Amino acid sequence: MGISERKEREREEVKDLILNAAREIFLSEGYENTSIRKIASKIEYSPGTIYLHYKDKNELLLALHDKAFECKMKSLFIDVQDIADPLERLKATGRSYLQYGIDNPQDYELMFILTCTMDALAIKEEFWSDGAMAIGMLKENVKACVDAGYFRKDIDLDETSLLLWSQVHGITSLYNTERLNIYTTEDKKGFMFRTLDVFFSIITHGLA
Amino acid sequence: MGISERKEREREEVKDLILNAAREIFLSEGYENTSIRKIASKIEYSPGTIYLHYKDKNELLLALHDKAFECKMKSLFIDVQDIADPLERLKATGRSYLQYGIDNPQDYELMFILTCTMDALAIKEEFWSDGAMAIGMLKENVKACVDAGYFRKDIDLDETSLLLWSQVHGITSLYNTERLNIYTTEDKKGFMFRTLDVFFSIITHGLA
DNA sequence: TGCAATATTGAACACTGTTCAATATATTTG
DNA sequence: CAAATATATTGAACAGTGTTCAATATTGCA
Repeated sequence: MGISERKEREREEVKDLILNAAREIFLSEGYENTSIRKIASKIEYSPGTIYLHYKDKNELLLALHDKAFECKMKSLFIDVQDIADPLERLKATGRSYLQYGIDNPQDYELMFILTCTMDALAIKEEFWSDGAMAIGMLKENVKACVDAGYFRKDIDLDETSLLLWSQVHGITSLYNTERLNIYTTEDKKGFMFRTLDVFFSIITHGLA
Repeated sequence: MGISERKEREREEVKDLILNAAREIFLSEGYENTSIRKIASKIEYSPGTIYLHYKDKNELLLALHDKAFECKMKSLFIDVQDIADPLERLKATGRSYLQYGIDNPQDYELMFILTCTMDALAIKEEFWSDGAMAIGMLKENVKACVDAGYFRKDIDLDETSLLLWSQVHGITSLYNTERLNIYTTEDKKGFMFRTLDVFFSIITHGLA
C-alpha cells in the first residue's frame, strides 16, 4: 500500500507549503496583515484549501508558534548548556532571551503575547507544553544555583522562576511595544541590557 | 456669538457619546470585537459620523487609552501619596499596578501592550505623555528611596525605574495573556503577589 | 472505460475600516 | 419670510477579512 503513504506524504507537503508561506508573510508583514487569502495566493492555491489542512486561522498561527519555539529552544536553552557555572548559565539565558525577543519581535509576539495561540490550545484541550518545557529548564537552572550555593535553600522554585521570566519578558515586551520611547536614552538596547545586569546583581545579593 | 459655542458643545457631546459607547463595547467585548459599525449602531448614528470626530479607529482607541490613563493615574499614584515612607509607597504602587492590571485587562492592553495607540501618537507626532508622567512619578519615588537611604546613592534612576516597571509589567502581562497556566499553583493571583514580594525583598537587600 | 474516492475550487455569507457624493438640517443674509 | 450658504449626517460603495460548502476536477481501482 505505497499509494496511501505517498498521498499522506503529499498532504504533509502541502501542509508544509502553507506553513512556510504563512511564516514568510507573517515575518515580513506581521500578525495583523497575515491573511488566509494572501497565504493561498502566494502558493497559488484557493483559500479553501488551507482549511483542508488547518481547522482555522488560530490553528495555523499555533503551528507558526510551534515552529518558532522549536528554533528558539535550540538557540536559547541548548546553546547555553555548555556554561558549567549555573549562575553564569542563568545570566546567559536571560541575555539570550532578551536578544532573541528584540531580534524576532513577530515570533516573540506569537510565543509570549498573543492569546490566539492559547485559544487554539484551549480548544484542542492541550497544554502549553512549549512554555512548560522552557520554564522547566529555567527551574532546573535555578535549582542548580541553589545547589551551588548562589541562592538560599529555602527559595520557592515557582516564584523564583516567575521572578526571572517576568523580568526579562517585561523588558522585552515593553521595548517591542514601543513603550521605552519615553526614556531619552539614545541606545535603548544597551539600556535594556544594563538594566538586566542590575537585576542580576541584585538577585545575587538578595537571594544569596 | 453663543451659537458657535453651543455648536462646539454639541459636537463635543456627540464625540463623548461615541467615546462612551466605544468604551462600553471595548470593555465587554474586547479590542478585537470593537468595530466602528457596532459603536455607530449603539448610539444610532451612521458609521460615517464617527469619522467626523475621530480621524480613524486608532485615534478613537487612543482616546480610550487616554481615558483609561486618566482613571488609573488617580487610583494608582495619587492614592498612595499618603504613604510617607518611600519604600512602602513604592511597594504599594507596585501591588496597586498589578491589581489594576489584572482587574482591568482590556484597559491594561490598551495602555501597555497594543501598538495601535503608539501608532496613533506617532502619526500625530506626539509624545506618550501619559506613560512619561507615570514613569516620572516612579522615578521620583525611587529618588526618595535613595534620599531615605533605602537604595544606594549611585544607582541609575532610569535603569532602576525600568527594573521596577518591567518586573510588574512582566507579571501582569504574562497573567493576562494566560501564560501562567503552566504553573500548577491553584491560586494564581496569590502566586503573583508572593513573587512580587520576593522581588521587593531582593531589591531592599540588593540595592541597599 | 466506468465508478468511487479524494482533492480542490471559487462563489457566497457576514463581517471589517474607510471614503465621499448626496441629502438633510441649521444658520445667516437679502 | 425666502433664498443662499454653511454645517451635519447619511448610507452606499470599495477593498479587504475568516469561513463554509456545493460544484467540479483529479486520482485510484475494478
